[in-house]
Amino acid sequence: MDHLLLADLLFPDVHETPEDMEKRYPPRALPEGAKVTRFAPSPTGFVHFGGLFPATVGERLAHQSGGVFFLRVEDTDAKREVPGAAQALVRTLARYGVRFDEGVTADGEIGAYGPYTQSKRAQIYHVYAKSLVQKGLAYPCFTTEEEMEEHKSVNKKEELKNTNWQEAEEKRREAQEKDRAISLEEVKERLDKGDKFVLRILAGGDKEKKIRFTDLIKEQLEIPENDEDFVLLKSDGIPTYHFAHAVDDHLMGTTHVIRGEEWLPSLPKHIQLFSYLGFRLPKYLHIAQIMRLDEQGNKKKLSKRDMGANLDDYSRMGYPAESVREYVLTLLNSNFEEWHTANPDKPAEDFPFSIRKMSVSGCLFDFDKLNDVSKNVLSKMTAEHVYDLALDWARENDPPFAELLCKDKPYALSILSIGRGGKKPRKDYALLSEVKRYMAFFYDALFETEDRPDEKFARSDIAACLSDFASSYDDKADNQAWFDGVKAVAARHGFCPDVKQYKASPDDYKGHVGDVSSFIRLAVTGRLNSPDLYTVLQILGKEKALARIENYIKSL
RNA sequence: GGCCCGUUGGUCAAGAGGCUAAGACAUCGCCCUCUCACGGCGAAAACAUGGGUUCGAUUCCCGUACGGGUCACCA
Repeated sequence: MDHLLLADLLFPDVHETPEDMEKRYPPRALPEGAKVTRFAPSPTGFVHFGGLFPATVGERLAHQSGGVFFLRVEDTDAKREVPGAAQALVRTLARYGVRFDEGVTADGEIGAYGPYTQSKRAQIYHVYAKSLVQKGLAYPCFTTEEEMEEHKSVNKKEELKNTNWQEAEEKRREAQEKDRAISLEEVKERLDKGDKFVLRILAGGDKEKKIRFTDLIKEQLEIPENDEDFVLLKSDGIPTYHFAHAVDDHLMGTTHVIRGEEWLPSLPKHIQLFSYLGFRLPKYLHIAQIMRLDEQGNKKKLSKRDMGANLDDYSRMGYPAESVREYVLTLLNSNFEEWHTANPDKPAEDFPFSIRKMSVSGCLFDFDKLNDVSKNVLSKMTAEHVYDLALDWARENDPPFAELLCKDKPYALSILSIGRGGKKPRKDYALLSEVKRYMAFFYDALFETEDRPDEKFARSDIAACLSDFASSYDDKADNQAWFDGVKAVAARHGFCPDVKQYKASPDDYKGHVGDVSSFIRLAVTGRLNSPDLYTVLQILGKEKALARIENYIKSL
C-alpha cells in the first residue's frame, strides 16, 4: 500500500505539514517550572460540581507556578452542544474562584494558541491526520456506524451485564482485521461513490504487554499497551477526544493534564497517539471522583441527576460560593483547613497547594462538612457582606424578602451584626436561605408565635411577670442593669433570681430568672430560642417590644 | 466478564517498618452566674482479610474479599 497516495486521496485539500503547525504554535516562553494547565469541558450547558475539582487544581497549579491556565471548549460532539454554554460556564467558574488567563472567555477568545474551540480547529487536526496516514499509522474505515453496531462491544449501560464479552471482543478483532486489509483501489472506489469514512489508528500494541507509567497523583501504574484501532476522525471529519487531546495539548503547550480518573482506562490510547505523533507526553494527574451513596449504601460516582451535581444548585440552595470553594479546597488538600485556621486573614490563594496531598481514592460528598465550612465562612464575614449575599439570594429566590431587606438597610444590618466580629462569632446559619428565618421575628410582617411556654407555668404567673416587666422596662439601661431588672421581676412573682440557688431548692420557687426570661423571649420573639435578649430588645425598640408583650398577654 | 484503580472510626483524613494510630465534621455527655449560637472539656468510634518478608508490620510483597472506574464515530 502506498501510504503517500492514500493520504492524498483521503486529504486532498491538506497541504500544510506538522512542521508548519509547529512553527505557528511555538513552545511557550515561560520561566522554569511554570505549569500550563487547562480546563476542557464539553459545552453541555451544565457545570458539574465534579468539574470544579480539576478546574480548581488546574487553576492553582498554573497560577501558583507563574504559568498559564486556559479554557478549551471541547465541542466535538455536535449532538450534545448547547449554544452559549461556554460563556455561562466561565461566569459560573469565576464565582468559584476559577479564572482563566487564556482561551474562551466571556469576551471571546484570548491567546496566541487558538482557536480554543475544537470545532474551529478541523484543519489543524487534518494536518496531523494526513501525516499519520502517510506514515502508515492510520487508515480509513468505511464500515458504517450501523454495520459496526453488530460487532461493537456494547454501549448501553443496561446491556453491560448481559454481554458476552469474549464474543464481543472476538468480533471486534475480526472487524478490525478486515478493516485494516482495505486496498487502495477499494478506498478510491468508496471515495468516488461519496462514501464517508472514519480514520482509525493502526494500533501497534499488545495488550498482554504492560507499560510502566507514573501519574502524579496515583504514582506508579501498570497499564496494558493499546491494541485497539480506535477512531481518530469521525465521519464528519471532527476528531474524537483522544485525537484532539493529543494535538491540542501538544500545540497549546499543556504541561500538566488534570482530569478525572475515569480517563485512566483510555490512557494507553493517548500514550500511543503521542508517540505516533512524535509529541512529548505531558504529565498527568488523574483525580479521584466524588462519590455519593446510592439506595443500597454503595458509593457511586456523583452523576448528573444527583442532588448537588449541578454547580448552580449550590447558589440556589444558598451556599455562598466562597463556602463551596473552601470545601473543595479541603477535599483536594486536607491540610487546607489547618492552614486556614492558622492563617485566618490570608486569602485562599496564598495556600501552598500541593499535588502530593491529593487523595488517590474518591471521597463521599458530605453536606454536614459543607455546612460546617459554610457556617464558618458566613460567621467571619462582615454584616454588610452577609447582607449583600442574602439580598442577592433573596432577589433570585424570595423577592418579598429582598424587598424587606431593602426597605430598611440599617435595621437589617443591625440584626445581622448580632454576635458578629470578635474571637467567637455566632454561627447561626450555613445557608443564605436560612437568613430569613433567622431574622424573621424582627419584622412584624414575618413575626409569628412559634413556640409555647412550658406547661408547668401557670398562665397567670406568666402574665403577671410580663406586665410587671413591661411596666418597669427601661430601654436606656445597660445590659447589667436590665438583667437586674429581670431578676427583680422574678423575685416579685415567686421566681428565684439565681439559678444555682433555685436548683438547690426548686420546691421553694415557681421557677427561676431563666424562666422569666423565656416568657419575655417568647412574647417578643415568638420563640424559646433567640440571640441575646437584651440585644434583641435594643434592636427591636421599646415601642415594638412592649406592643408584642401586650399582645402576648392578651393571647394567654 | 477483561483491564485498571482503590480499601485507616459513620464521613474527610494524618501517619510511609517500632506512635497510648493525629485532627476536623457528625453523634453523645458535662461546663459556660437567661435560652440559643459560640466556646471549653470529655466519651464513643478505625488500620477489610489470609499468607509471607522482618526481631517487629496499618506501613513492604502475594492472594482473597469488597468497592469504584472503564470497555462508542461521548467526552
